[in-house]
Amino acid sequence: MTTPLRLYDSMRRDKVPFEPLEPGKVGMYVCGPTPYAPAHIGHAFSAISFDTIRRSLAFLGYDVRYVRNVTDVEDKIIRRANEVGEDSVALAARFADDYNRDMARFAVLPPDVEPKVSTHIPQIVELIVKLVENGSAYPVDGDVYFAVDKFPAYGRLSGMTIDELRSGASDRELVEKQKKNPVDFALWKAAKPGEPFWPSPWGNGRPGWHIECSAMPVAHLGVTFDIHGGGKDLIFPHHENEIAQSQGAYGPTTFARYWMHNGFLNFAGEKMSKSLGNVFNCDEIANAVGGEALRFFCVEHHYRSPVEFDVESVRDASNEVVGVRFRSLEAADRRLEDFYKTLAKIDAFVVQGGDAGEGTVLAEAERLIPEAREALTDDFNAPVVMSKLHEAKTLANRLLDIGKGTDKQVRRRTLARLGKDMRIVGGALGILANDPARYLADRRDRLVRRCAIDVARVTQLIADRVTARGSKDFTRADEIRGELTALGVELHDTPQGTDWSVQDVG
RNA sequence: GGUGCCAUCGCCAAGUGGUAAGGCAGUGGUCUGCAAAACCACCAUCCCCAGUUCAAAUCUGGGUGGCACCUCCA
Repeated sequence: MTTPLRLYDSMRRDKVPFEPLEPGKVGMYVCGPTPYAPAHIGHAFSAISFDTIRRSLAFLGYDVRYVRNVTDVEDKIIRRANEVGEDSVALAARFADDYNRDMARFAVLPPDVEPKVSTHIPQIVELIVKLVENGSAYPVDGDVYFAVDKFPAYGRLSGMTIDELRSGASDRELVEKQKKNPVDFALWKAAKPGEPFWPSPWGNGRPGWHIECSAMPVAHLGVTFDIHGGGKDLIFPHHENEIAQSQGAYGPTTFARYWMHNGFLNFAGEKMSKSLGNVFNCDEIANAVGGEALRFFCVEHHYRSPVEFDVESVRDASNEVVGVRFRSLEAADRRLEDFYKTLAKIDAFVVQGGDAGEGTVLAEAERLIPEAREALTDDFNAPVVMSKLHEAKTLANRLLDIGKGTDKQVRRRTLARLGKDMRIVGGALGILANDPARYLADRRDRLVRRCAIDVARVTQLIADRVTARGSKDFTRADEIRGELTALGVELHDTPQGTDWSVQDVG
């Protein structure tokens, strides 16, 4: 049982009904990393976008086969490998492992298949042979180029004509003389000294960029498959070329049936660039605010929207940049904390009350899952799902606060239901899967570190205050609270005792 | 220069023809020894101009202001 859905298809430039090749099943290919350096936030943003789509499809009842490639044969990798004297495929494998480890911190699920270029050379060569044989491609001195003129539909995805592209290309004098047409692109590159190579009918060489993403989906999903995804920046030339290569070989109705592209992450103020020294690695972000905060931030936005990302440089007295603050992620983490606080309270309440048995729950609590389903069927509208989660959280807190007027068992069942359903819906977005106590403890540890809180001193002051309050010495108690406030610590008196948190006001 | 996208409350952000989701912040209140948390209440007519329509944030034209791609940058 799957729920019908509509999604925005970049090719048709409109939301269209999604009809998978096989009912109930989705074959999905997403362009993965070209690993030659640690993954940065942009990589994470893309991976999270499509992981959310994948999870949402599963939530809607689809059986998803998710293929995300690793492009491990590529110019930048080879250059980097030569710089450090390492085998390029090995270097890529190392960074690909790092990438997957980083993505796991953002709750990105491992793909079902993670094909690499280096292990798909025969399939790539086979595809190029087919293109040469049918006249779509031509070899020149050990290189092989795709003849764009032979593919009239070229430019359809990016909305450009071959002529427009040709003028753009010659303007910048990127004409490589052996090409018949400046917009033609390489399928196979003859081996150069210091580069990895594989044998081929055209001599030793290696695949060009693009061809792997035509060969590998076919190998793992078939000649025609449902969804192809990637960042907006990949529309041209990467995806345009993939279409030309694949349909040039297999025919006009083959390859991806739906094209999905996620919006880009933009940096307010300074752009992310290596020269400015402000590339933000996944590792750095996950350590600073926790991986789930970034995930939460991502799903608060629609996957197709461009997102502004605030990064604030921290400067010392001499105006030297000594660090960065991810304000928007810190704020997202605060919102996320509210969910875990509520979940913690629900869990405690449910455990304490025992099994409330089967029976009715408040109607309001039954809405969350259907509403989430409805939102996700409309082009994966995660922000609307988030609004429903907020409403569920408020309902739960209301029930926790005032139980009066509600049947005791119904109240308990409703809260249990909310705790369960919030996690199910959160699962569709890749959030709320952690143990609340664990999350809350981790978060406090992060803040303690960021604000350099002396925990031993805090504990001592709180103990002193407990004593003061015990003897109704409220003046002294408030005095101590004043001291703690000055340290950046906030107190929470509860029937179970006094807890504390770090004042997180930016 | 070419192509495409966007402009919604102080901030973030949904909403593609039927009369503005949600969050943060703010204000008032409940609770509390006082607080904090939580809860309750309040809090926008959608960049500008012109048009289409019974009806537009949503469609068309123009303007202004942002952004992206055309450079193997996710």
